[in-house]
Amino acid sequence: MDSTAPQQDTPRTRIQEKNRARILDAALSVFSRFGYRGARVDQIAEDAGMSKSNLLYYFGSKSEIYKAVLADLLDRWLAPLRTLDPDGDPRTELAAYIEQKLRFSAEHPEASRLFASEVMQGAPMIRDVLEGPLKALVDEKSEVLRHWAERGRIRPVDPHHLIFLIWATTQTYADFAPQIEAITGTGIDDPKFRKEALASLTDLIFGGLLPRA
Amino acid sequence: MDSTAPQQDTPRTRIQEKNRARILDAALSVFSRFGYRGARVDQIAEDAGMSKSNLLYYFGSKSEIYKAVLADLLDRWLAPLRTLDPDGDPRTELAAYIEQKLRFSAEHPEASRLFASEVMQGAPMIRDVLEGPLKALVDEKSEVLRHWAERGRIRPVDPHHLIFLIWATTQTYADFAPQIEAITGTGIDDPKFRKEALASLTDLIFGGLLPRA
DNA sequence: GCTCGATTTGACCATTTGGTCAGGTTTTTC
DNA sequence: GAAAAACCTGACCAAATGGTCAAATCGAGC
Repeated sequence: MDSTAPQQDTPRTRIQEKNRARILDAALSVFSRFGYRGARVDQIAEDAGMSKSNLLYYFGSKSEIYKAVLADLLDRWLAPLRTLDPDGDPRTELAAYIEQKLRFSAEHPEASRLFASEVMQGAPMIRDVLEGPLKALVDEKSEVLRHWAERGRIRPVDPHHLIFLIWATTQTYADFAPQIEAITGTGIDDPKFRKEALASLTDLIFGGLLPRA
Repeated sequence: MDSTAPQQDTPRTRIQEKNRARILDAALSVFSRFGYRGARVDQIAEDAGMSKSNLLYYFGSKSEIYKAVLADLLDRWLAPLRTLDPDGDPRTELAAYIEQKLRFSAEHPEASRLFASEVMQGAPMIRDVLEGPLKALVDEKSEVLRHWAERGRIRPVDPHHLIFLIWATTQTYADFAPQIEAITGTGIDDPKFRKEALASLTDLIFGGLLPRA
């Protein structure tokens, strides 16, 4: 077999498994901080604790690392929406969705930022995923929301904009962390703050701002 | 006087004025797409229609251009919040604020993205602005919101999280434009879509999701 | 139309960057 | 325990990048 590079998606050996994981971790950290173009292969290698040459033995090029990291990412970013159950209670289901998205921001802020960075740069690498699987999933769940609205179980809001609002508000705690920390003195990594954020968010989304008559 | 570089903040001649403006425009475009590290001085120069040497005659270094662009930006990003009037009607005031922020996203998407990019990278250049003037302004306006809540004019929500929600939801239409376009087929630059977004957003923020009893 | 500073250019430079390669070392397999 | 495969390294390279500089050109005021 070609001894110069194990360019497979599935690791074959224990060392491959360990090192590919180390590289992907480091790459997520670096890409999320500097974007694709701003990231340096050297730095990823250093973060991963190996030589650049060795890194390039596992992933043949910078863009290959990037693609691998993004692929990992997309699944996890999308997953929570899949769990929205049409037969469940709207309030329970949506609260769970918000909670999951906020947890993602808290536990994987770097992934959140890398996703944001990729999209902000025009989503050159994941455009097809956005237009394909993501759109399909959103369309499907929009139907659920519309259905709930028809039955009077939620107010008749535009499903797309509701979804965008949930995405934006949950993601902001990861993506704009420095801004939020500058203002509040703490952030989403603080369990207390996270709890308050979740409570405020769900309260606002469900109850709105205006007093109930 | 030093004839090699006009490193002043205020342009002295008409040519300086025109060229500095052209450079800042181009820099905003390039920095917003690639972040600070990913941006290339060559590319800014090309976008501005001049040689790299000439660009560096006006701004001595890459970071100097970046700082100038950011300074321009911050004012405009902050301005809308300043207009929130404690003596006005909460609903009118907040609707106006939301409208202004959404307009900013629609009319200056590149500025929105550059701000996001800077904050996402840890806000290295504007941290002091966030912790100083921005925090002060937010604290001041949070008091207004709290005051309104005490009088029962809005529901008692956490002011910080309310502000974050407005920032996040309005900014998402600029920052995540490719994602939104992939799903809806259109975007915030389309006046019709913008109107719908504004209507949905204000409706959701004021009225919430749950049916009024 | 001359003069002097403002503007512009292109050649040039040191450093950084993504990537290659030949060969050495370790691990696995038989 | 040897052969083969997998793993790792350091030297190296071409291209790109941020920035300098001397000299050429332009343009406003006299």
